[in-house]
Amino acid sequence: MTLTIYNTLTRRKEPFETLQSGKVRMYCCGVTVYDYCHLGHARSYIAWDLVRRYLVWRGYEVYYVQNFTDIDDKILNRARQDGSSMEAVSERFIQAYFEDMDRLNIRRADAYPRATHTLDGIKRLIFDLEKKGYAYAAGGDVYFAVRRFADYGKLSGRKLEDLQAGASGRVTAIDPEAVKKHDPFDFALWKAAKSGEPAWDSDWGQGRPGWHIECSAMVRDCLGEQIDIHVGGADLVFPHHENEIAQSEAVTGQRLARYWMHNGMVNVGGEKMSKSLGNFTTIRDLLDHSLPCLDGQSLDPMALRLFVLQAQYRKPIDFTDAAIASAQNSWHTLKEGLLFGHEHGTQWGWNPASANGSAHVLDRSDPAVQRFTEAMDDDFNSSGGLAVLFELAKDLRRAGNLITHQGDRDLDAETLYQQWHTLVSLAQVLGLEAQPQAPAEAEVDSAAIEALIQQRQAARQTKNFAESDRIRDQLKAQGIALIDQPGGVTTWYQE
RNA sequence: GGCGGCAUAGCCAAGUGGUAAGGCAGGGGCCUGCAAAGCCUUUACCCCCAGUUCGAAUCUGGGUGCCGCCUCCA
Repeated sequence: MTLTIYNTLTRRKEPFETLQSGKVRMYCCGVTVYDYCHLGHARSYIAWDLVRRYLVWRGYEVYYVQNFTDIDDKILNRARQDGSSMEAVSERFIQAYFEDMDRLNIRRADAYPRATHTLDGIKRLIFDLEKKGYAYAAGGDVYFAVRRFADYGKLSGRKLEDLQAGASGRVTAIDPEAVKKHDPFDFALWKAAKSGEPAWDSDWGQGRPGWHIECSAMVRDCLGEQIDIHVGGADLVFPHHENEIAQSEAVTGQRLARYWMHNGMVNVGGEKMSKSLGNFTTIRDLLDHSLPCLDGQSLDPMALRLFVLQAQYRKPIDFTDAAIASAQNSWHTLKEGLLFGHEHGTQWGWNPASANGSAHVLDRSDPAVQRFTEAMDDDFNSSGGLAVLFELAKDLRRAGNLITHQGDRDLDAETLYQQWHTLVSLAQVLGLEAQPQAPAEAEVDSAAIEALIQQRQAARQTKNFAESDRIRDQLKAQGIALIDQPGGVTTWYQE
């Protein structure tokens, strides 16, 4: 089977071939750290975490780099607002980023370059561009000469003429930079320092880098002149990634990335979630509060992950109460399957810890594994992959329920173990993991419960249902649920 | 105005030529004193029109609607 990836550059799905056999070099455009991450960020980084995990599972050695933009007007504004510094604001939100992403079980990248740590690389790149005639200095700024780069527009499918037509009235607006630019579509590689703002020395005077250049420089520094996969949000295709290609390829003469992948947006009421529209929900706000749509429960981080994974990464997803409630319920179903071995395995002498260990090698010829692989090989179709997980989880849940509710012991342990192991392994590829409940508050007095059940049985026998219901309610209030099994036997379990 | 994408059950969402995965929600049945839980079971001809084909949700053309980008943006 062949892994195929939709390449924004060609607008087609293409078979995946690496530059170096078995190795993948991957770069992800990260966040500008001036605020907490919202669901759009969650969606994006879950998607790329998925790609990375799947590639690793498929046997590739993946080197994954994601940047932090820590030089930016918005960070400066925030710092002014808070009476703080750009460094302090960046540091704070980088920490917050890690906290949020850890909760979503997003694996840490292999490297997190920052603009402030990449100034040498940035200046070297600008210097090289200038030397080759793709950049020009103007009044302390340095601009990229878009018309010099013949391939400009190849990623986003744009032609400069088209841009011109649509941009009339916008580009010609009063813009101090416009005066310095040779062409309205040129963009800044380096910006002259403004008083009171952080600045770095350079051949062009004190200043700071433009936004697009940092990614080109970071890729070059961390991964080399050519990489396999470059990823980011669909809203970065133009101009950010287009400019990145121009900057990098103008210097190297080589294709920057073999595959360009872009994730779809998170929508609210059909509109893109974004800072500027103010319709965003931060990850921590969503996870830390009880939600009316979940009957006052808070959303499980894995349910949020599931919400994202239920749609293919390129499609937009709509953030609604109904979607969140559905995801939470879906997660409970999956979770019951994932915890099957922990809940019921001991009776067969299973070691729950071995489910995702190497002790038991996943059988890749298993039909479930094959269907999963087939779906995921098709441009990371997590939606299709999840269908396989749910089928396994539902089977296991049914078996578990038969054991709990009907005392069924006549089940095929070997088959169940295989299913459970497969489920846990595949779920892990999607980053979905359930932690077994710590058997902490085992403070239930089972003797007392049994005694009450006996009392209730007696009441039922004399048809004193008021009394029997009272006992049932009393136990319910303590979190003890009763199961009246066929045949008059009553069992109980802790909720 | 330019470029790109999407339209499948109540909701979400796979499926890209052979008569529709999966999830959520709902219906029915069994069990029960009633209930809960559980178990069993059930719910679509794929936006519209025309065409290609033995055969199309799936290909082509034309509509309609929605979204993204063209300004910072995951």
